[in-house]
Amino acid sequence: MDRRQEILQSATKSFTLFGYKATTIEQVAKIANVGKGTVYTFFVNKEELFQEVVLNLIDEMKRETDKSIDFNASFMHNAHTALMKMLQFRERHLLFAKLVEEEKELRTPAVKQMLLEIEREIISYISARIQMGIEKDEIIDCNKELVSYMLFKTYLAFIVDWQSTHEEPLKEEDILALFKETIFRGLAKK
Amino acid sequence: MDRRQEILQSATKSFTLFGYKATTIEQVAKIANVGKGTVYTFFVNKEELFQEVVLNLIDEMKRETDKSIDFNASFMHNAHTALMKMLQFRERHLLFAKLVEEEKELRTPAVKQMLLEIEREIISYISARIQMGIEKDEIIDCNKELVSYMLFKTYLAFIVDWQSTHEEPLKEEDILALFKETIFRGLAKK
DNA sequence: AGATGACCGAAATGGTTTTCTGGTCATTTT
DNA sequence: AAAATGACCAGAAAACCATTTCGGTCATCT
Repeated sequence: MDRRQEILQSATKSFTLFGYKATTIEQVAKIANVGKGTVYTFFVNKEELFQEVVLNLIDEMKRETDKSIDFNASFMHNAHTALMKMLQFRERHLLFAKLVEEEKELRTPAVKQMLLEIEREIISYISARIQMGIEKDEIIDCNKELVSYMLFKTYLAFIVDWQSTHEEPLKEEDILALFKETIFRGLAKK
Repeated sequence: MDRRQEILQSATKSFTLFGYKATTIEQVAKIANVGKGTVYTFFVNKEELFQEVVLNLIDEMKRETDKSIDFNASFMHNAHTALMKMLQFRERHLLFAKLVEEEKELRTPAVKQMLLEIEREIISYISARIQMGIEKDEIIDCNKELVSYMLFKTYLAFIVDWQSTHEEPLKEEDILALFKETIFRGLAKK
């Protein structure tokens, strides 16, 4: 495998395991079996390496989600499977969870910025799907900006916040059912 | 006014303005025009003074909300007015916003605990209202625990989080409309 | 020409001293 | 006598400084 890929992979591993700050370039280089300087021939600095790692993950999620969407099926059905997919991603989201935590306690600016980027990215993705639903006349003509924001925040609340007040994490089917019973049901036309 | 009230009022002002940690007992005493020792004849310690301040605010909110509820009107209508009331409380919620912030950056245990208390309190309040709606057969038989949690978190997201990514705060009517279009609409029976 | 690791300065860390503040209580005030 | 007070104390937080760590560079090596 080419060196760039090698480095990217090591970086992903390290960021996921230790977070942004606790990951050192030297560490990444060692895992990738290259010298420290080599990292800098492919990435201008730590921040951009980080960015690339995160962007890669987002892309993967988008691709996966897109793949699970059936453009002939109903909005409801697709929303269901997409959300399900997301939920099953939970472990993969470990990096995100790690970052959220790091941002909360270390206040690393690079992390905060990246987290905002992720938020923007995901919300715009959801927004586009909602737009399609509206155009297909399957859901009511709502403020898609706000609805996306709401879906995103609600999802996060259940995945991340819930644990901090409750012993055991929510079961996927419960989250799914709740979304269907409330927001999705409310959005459905008729 | 009696000294106890005086102190309570100064404390509220100070906590709201500066947060928990940055509020000193001496400061509170000075504003209330009493000696420091006097504070301790009415409240066992800083934490309990804080608790009383917060509990007062919650109580006030509950009373206000209850007052605005018409037990003969529909769930939808009441949910609307209650939410409206909450939104108009926004400035009063300054304390809560301040506390959320403080908890995020200072990790004050007393604050974290109080925040959880507030969450519990509010969610149980919402939960009770939903139960009523279910009993009156006005809304679907949902998981009231989860729905309350969702409503609470969504509300917070719009009131607190939104500002951090967007320039101007959301307009009350937009938030209201969104809740009606989505969650409330979804909950409504048929 | 591309890779490397010793090297540099800025930033983080840890340990020590100083300052601050919650809480007490002997004294004063009413 | 009962209530109020502020000087005082101990422990927590802040400020300070010495030392280490780590992102980034570049002269050297392959």
